[in-house]
Amino acid sequence: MPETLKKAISEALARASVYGVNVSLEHPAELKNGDYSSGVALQYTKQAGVAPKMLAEKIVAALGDIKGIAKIEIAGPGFINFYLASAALAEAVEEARTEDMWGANKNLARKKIMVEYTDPNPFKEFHIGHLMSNAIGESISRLLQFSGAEVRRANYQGDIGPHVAKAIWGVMKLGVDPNDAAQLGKAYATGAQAYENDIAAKAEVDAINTKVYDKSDAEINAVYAAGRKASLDHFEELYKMLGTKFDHYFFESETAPRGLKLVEKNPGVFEKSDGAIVYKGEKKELHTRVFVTSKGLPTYEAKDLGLAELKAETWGFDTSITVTAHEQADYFAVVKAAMEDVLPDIAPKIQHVSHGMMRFAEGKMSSRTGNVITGESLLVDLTEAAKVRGAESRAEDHEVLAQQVAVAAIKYQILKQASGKDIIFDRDRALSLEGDSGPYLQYAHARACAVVEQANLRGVASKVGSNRASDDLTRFLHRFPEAVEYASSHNEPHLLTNYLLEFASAFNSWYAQVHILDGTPEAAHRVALVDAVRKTLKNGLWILGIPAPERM
RNA sequence: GCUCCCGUGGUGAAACGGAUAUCACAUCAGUCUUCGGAACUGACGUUCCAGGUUCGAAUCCUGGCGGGAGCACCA
Repeated sequence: MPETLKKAISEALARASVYGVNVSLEHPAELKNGDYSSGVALQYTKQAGVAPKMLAEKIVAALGDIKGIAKIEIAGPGFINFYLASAALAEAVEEARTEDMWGANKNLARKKIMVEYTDPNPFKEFHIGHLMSNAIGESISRLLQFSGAEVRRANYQGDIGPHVAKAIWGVMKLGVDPNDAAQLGKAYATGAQAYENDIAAKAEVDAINTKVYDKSDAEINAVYAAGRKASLDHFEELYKMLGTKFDHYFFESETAPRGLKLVEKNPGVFEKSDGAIVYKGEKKELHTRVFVTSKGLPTYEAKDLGLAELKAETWGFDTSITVTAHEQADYFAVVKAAMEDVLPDIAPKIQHVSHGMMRFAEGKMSSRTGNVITGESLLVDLTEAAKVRGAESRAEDHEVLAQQVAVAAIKYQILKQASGKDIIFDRDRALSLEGDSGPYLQYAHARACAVVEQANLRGVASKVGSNRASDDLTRFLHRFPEAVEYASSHNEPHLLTNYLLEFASAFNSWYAQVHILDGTPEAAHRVALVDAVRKTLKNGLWILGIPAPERM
């Protein structure tokens, strides 16, 4: 429909002697202003040489009748508003009910896209930044899939480097069990603190770091292997809870030697400086960064070059998107500049999506147990809160439901705002299960499921009434595929989140006003609409990576 | 100091240069629940400042003010 309208408007403008226009067409913010609206009469008033309203009238006269459009109106300063015919809206309801991929498009058909996200570090806590990267990366992956792309999910984990040495030092000092993931975080904290305050400890940690790279010490190798496995196994449980399944795992222990080689092979690109090997970003209006330390070890920068090469060898992608925190944006620009010189074939395919940081409202930095909030403690706290709330629910398994609600609550907080902005984390707000929240969307979905189930039990037929489908809820539903397309083209899940909240709200309002199963012939049409709402919420929640339980 | 990002009701956010700036939380006032109240209805209340571009600016440009991030061997 949007393309048909644009073409018709463009032809109508040509009759008013305005050529080669880029026709703007949008959904008006308010439904009373139509299903589609165009501001061309305002934009091209100069070229046409007539006042906006006059031009709008000329255009409307030239448009004539358009199939599927019931009414065309000129409103405000000269907007042309289009109202869809009931039959056209009924088609959307029918499609929503019958198509599994309702809302999908083919804009990225045959494109291969790798999305790298989450990226936690073994031996360290799974913190809130990882939760953010996971929520955003997973949702972007699903948006791309709904646009027809072939997507592979990648996770890049720092299993080598100074943080690992600090944790190993801590394990050996405290004598804790490296097989216990919960102990490793403590060991890391101990090591990191000693590294700052104790010169002897710093030297020991540095020595361990070198030995982890060259694998020369049997005891260190053993602690390393045990800790690495314990961490990774533990992360796997979290991914499962969050609904992510990775296709590829990359490790810094693999990318380090590759990165080192790439730097050594390109002496013309990099320079020696104070014993280190650096890339002078200034030649591309960036800054200088160290790629290989004076001890001969590759930094994160060199490893990222190795990662790009390894990814490209693993799968021939068209685009590789990395989701990381905003604080790494400048860093990433330098790495990409170096990559253009070292790996010119791969560099143009590498994209970076940066998200804001999680910041804390004052005095609310502690979890229920009094420790610093991690991604994991947040999930645990929210699950507890949801258990209290869901104790009387209709769900078959309260434990599972509590976890699904918790995941919805936290992911929603992250995905409801533009990803470039910081999130002010307020624990009370995140714990809230009402209003502008993930559970609100889940509830609307569960409610729609219940109505459809009731209709089946009572033997009420479900049939789309093509002549009475012009209510606001149906018109909102009709916008779903375009909301998906819009969010996908911007790599911005929050654009879809906003749509879903408004849509769920419209459904709840409608539900409060209308008696659906009232025994009249109208009921069949209403059941069909509820079924379409159910599917829209289900698909929308899936794209956000939020579970959609049928009962709660 | 230099570079980048951001300033929208009391709070957290939305608005692809367009219509009366939208939504939620909080506050206040209601619905008393036959199909699910994790819900619904109403009230209150907002674009940092000064210029500029435009028929039209929260949005684009310039200059302030305020906040955040980055800037050499960490990731």
